[in-house]
Amino acid sequence: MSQTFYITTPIYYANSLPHLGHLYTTIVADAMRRYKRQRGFDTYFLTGTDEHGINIQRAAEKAGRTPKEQTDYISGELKRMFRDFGLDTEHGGYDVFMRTTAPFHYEGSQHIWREIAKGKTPKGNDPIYKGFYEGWFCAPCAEYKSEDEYFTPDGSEVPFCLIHERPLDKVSEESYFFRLSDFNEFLIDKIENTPGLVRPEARKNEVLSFVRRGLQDLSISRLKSSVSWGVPVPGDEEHVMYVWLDALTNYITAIGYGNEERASIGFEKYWKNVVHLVGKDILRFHTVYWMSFLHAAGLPLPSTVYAHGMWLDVDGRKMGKTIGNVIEVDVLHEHFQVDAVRYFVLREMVFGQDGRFGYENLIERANADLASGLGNLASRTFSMLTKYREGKVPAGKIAEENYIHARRAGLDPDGQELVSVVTHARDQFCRRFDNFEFSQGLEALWAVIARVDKMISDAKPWELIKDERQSETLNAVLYRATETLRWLAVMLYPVMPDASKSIYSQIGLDGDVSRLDPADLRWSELAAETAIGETVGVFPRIDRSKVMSEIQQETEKRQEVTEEQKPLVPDASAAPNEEENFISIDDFLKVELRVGEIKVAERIPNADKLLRFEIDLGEEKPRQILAGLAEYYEPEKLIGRKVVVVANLKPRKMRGLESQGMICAASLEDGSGPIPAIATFVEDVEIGARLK
RNA sequence: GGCUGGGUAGCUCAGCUGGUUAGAGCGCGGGAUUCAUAACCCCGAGGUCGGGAGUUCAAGUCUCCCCCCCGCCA
Repeated sequence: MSQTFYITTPIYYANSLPHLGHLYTTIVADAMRRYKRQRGFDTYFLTGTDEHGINIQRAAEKAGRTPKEQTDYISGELKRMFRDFGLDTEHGGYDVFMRTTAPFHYEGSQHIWREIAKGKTPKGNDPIYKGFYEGWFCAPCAEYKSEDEYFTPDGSEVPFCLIHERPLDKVSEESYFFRLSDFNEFLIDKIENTPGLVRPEARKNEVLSFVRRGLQDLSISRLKSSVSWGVPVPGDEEHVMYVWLDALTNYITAIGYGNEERASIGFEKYWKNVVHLVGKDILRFHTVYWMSFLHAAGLPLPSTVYAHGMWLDVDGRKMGKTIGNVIEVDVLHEHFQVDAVRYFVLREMVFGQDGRFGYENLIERANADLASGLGNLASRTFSMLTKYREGKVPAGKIAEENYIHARRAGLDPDGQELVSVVTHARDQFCRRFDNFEFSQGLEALWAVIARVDKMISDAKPWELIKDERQSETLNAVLYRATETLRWLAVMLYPVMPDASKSIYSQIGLDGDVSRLDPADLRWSELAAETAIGETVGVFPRIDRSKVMSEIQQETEKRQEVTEEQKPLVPDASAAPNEEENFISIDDFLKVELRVGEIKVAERIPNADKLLRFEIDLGEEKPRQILAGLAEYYEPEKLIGRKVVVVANLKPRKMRGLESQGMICAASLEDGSGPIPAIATFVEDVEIGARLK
């Protein structure tokens, strides 16, 4: 029986639309799994959505949907993106798109809960116990507030609700706890002594130092009365499981743990060798929590949790809608080949570190490495085969009596040099990929391309063709180039499935590259007399200025659209460049900031994000101001609130209504895009007062 | 403030256990060439390898101190 390989992406939280981060992790997982499948592993590849928890519930409410509708919508959008990029099952991508709202997942999650409850911690205690969860509660909101939802005014012991600006109540509610504090020694021992368990090394150190500082028990349930959207705790219908416990468990319920429906996938089989790919922001959940849960339930740990880096913009800044430097997946899909995007992300980011992503960089790489590199090599090779050898691959061996001619043409007569270069590159490539070093693996292959290009330039086939005695030399050059392309097509399949298949069939071969093991490649297995297929350019050159200006235009259009919907916040990128980051006091005074009181706040029909305000600035009549806050604030709750308004902003129309100013808000980042927090005052302030 | 990981050509980075003139890709300048997707090939940067001290016959490569950047934590 062949070895198994199970790879997972995180299941993406269904409160925000798909973005580059989702795409990236899934591409990496997809490439890895295609590689392993070629290598003969019995593979399984999971991705999906995490659909429970208070944030989903809220996102749904704000969008005027039921939680189920919300999660259907988001998972639908993700699937659409994955289909666009050939990552779905039909294109050889994921085997399961997991959704935590699936009934079998409820069954499996409840099963692991019971299993955990049955056992003992490493220190011999009960892993689950009942206690009290304490949190800050806002009665008007009827919600517990997390740290980013309250502030503590000077001189106050108690935090205040950001929305209502009133003190929060400390409320405790019954909750089940997981005795995480008993697991630190276990975790340290495992993580330290299991090579490759947490990668890369730097992240492993972070986790270890976190665990060494001591762990607190973890609340793993919430009363149904406060969070209803989740998996019920078995045996206690009043409680719902903590979203992370249920979410992490998806990795095993999907392959049949604790449920019948998926049992045939094979939990026993696939759980033996698992790689969890995660963003560095959720590493802790996948190491500290998940490994403890698994151990408590008597289950083995995954083989590897690999935390990759984030994509930054060209200048190394985080991407955010506020700065407007987001790489849009739809733009990528519209303007670039899927294979080019896959190649770029795998080549450009040293896996585990942060990487930089710009459309221009993508174009550069695609043109330099793909069009001028691989594509051109294929093109010139096929063209010569057609012109010089009637479209048939010639035999590659040179008879010894002709060695002299080959040498004269600058070609290594027996070709062993090239064979060893190519073979060595193959070994290197496999070693790198086995080790998640995609970037270096690809580099090794591009050295081969350069090598063959040089062989062609040195031997000059266009001169050899004129000399009868050089017939075999020419044959050898063409054969070697074509044979190298065959190897490259096989090796590059995990990275660029379409281009690989195309090159493979252009050589005239009809095998299934997706099942050819690069380790099995043998030089000269390409048969002479193979008739090449129809020649097509694999990587058309990208017209940089044309594509860039198209993207530019679309981005502007997009921004105009979102500007209406977006909270009106100062644009951090508006500062022209680093040199001129300072403005003078006069510049600042040009901006007229005033205190205003919200008199009217209401939704605008058919606008998802826009709210209409009437704000009293102490002028004769209140101003009408529009702001994209509908997704984050209930209009009713904003009435009476004092806010900061840019009073001398040029009025503009949105949705047919004139906006006569702008409400200032902080732009907070939660990984899914900016979240606004309206600027407010702790002291009592007079309406119309100017801010200086 | 504590702990990681870094600071090498204009840019992005390789440089394993210390050892001849410190490398690659991109960009840029020049040359050559025509099979090829203005492609491919050749030549060109004389870079105090963050700063300082030390160990050594010999140090980007080891030790110590300092400066700066990223990350995790507080």
